[in-house]
Amino acid sequence: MDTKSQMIEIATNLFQQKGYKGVGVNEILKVCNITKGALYHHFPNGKEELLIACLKNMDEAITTDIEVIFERCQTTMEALHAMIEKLVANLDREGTITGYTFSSIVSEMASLSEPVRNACSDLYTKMQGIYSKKLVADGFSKETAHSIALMMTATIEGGIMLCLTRKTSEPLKIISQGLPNLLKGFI
Amino acid sequence: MDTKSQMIEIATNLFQQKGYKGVGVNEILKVCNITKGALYHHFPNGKEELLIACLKNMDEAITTDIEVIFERCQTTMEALHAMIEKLVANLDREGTITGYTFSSIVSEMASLSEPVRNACSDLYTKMQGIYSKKLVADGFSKETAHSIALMMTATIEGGIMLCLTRKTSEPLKIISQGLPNLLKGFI
DNA sequence: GTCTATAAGCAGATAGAC
DNA sequence: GTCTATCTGCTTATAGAC
Repeated sequence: MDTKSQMIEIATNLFQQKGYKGVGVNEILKVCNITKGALYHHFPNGKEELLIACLKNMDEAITTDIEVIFERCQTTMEALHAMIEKLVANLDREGTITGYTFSSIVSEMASLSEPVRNACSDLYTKMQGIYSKKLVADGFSKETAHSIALMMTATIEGGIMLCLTRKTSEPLKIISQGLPNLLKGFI
Repeated sequence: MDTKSQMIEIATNLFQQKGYKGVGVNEILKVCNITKGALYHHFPNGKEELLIACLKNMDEAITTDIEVIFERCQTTMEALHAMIEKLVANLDREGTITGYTFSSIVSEMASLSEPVRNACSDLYTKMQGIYSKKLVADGFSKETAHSIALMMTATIEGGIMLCLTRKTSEPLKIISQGLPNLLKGFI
C-alpha cells in the first residue's frame, strides 16, 4: 500500500476515535512512520485537507461495506442487525468504534468548517438513503421510509455515543433488539 | 452573578458547542472578560477542573429543567415533545444547541479522561432514569421502560448531531413526530 | 518522494504584585 | 480575588537538502 493511502487509513481511525483537534499531526506521522515532508507533499493544505480525504475514504467504505450488507440481507431489520453486530464486535474487540460513525468530527467541526460540515452531511444522507431504499422495498411509503431512516441513523449514532460513554456494547445491543419495534410502530 | 458561576455558565455553552479541545482557555477568558489569574484562582487544576464543574452544572440544569417538564406533563410523549420543542427553538434562534447534550464532550474525552467519562455517563443515566420513570407511570414494565428510555436518549442525541450537520432543525422535528411510533411498537 | 531543521504562534500553566 | 508578565511545550507549517 502506498504512503498516501496508508496515511488516510490511519488518520481516519484516529480522527474517528479522538476527533479532529484531539489528534496532532505529529501523532499521525509517528504511527505512519513518516515525516512532515511526506505529509505536506501529499496534502499541501495540511491537516484539514487530510481530514477531507479521510471523509471521502469513509464515504467509499460505506458504499462498499454497508451497501453490501444491505444488498445481501432480505429485509431492513436483518441488515441493521448485521450492521450493529459488526459495530458491537468491533467495540468488544478493540474498545473503540471505528466504523460508520464520525460524531466526534461533526460535533467539533460543523460550526468551524463548511467543507467538512458538508462532507459529513453527505455521509449521513448517504447512509440514510441506503436505509430508506431498503424500507421502500420492504413496503413502506417513500415519506414514511424517509422518517424511519432518519430515526435509525440518529438512534445508531446516539447508541454509539452511549457505548463509548458507558464503555460497554450494551446500549447498541438493546437498540438492535428494540429497532424492530420502531418499524412496527410505523405500520 | 459571581465570577465563578459566570465562568461555568459561559464555558458550559462553549464546550457544548465546540467540544473540549475546540475551546481554548483564552477564548473563555475573553468572553468572561477576566484574566488567567482569576481562572486559576477558582480552578487550580485548570481547564479540566472547569470542565468537570460544567458537567456538574449541566446535571443541575437537568434536575431543575427536564425534571420539571416531565413532572408537569401528563405522559412521556407530551414531555418529550415539549423538550424537543425547546431544543428546536434554541437551534432556530441561536444556530446552535446548548441544552441537554454533551456529545461533543463525550466523543473526544471518553477515551482520554475517566473522571469526565464517568460524569458524562452519570448524566446520560440521569436523563434515561427520568424517561424510564415516566414510562413506568405510563404503564410499561420496568424492563421495557428501560429499553425505550435508552432508545429515546440515543435518538435525541443522534438527532441533535444530524441537526448540527445539516444546519436545520428538521431532523429533530421529524424525530418528535416519529417517537410516538416507537412507543406504539413496544405495546 | 522523503528527509532534517527550523520557524512562528498558541496552548495551558505559574509567580508574584496589588 | 484579580491583575500582569512570563515560561515551557506543543501545534501547524515551511525551506531546502538528498
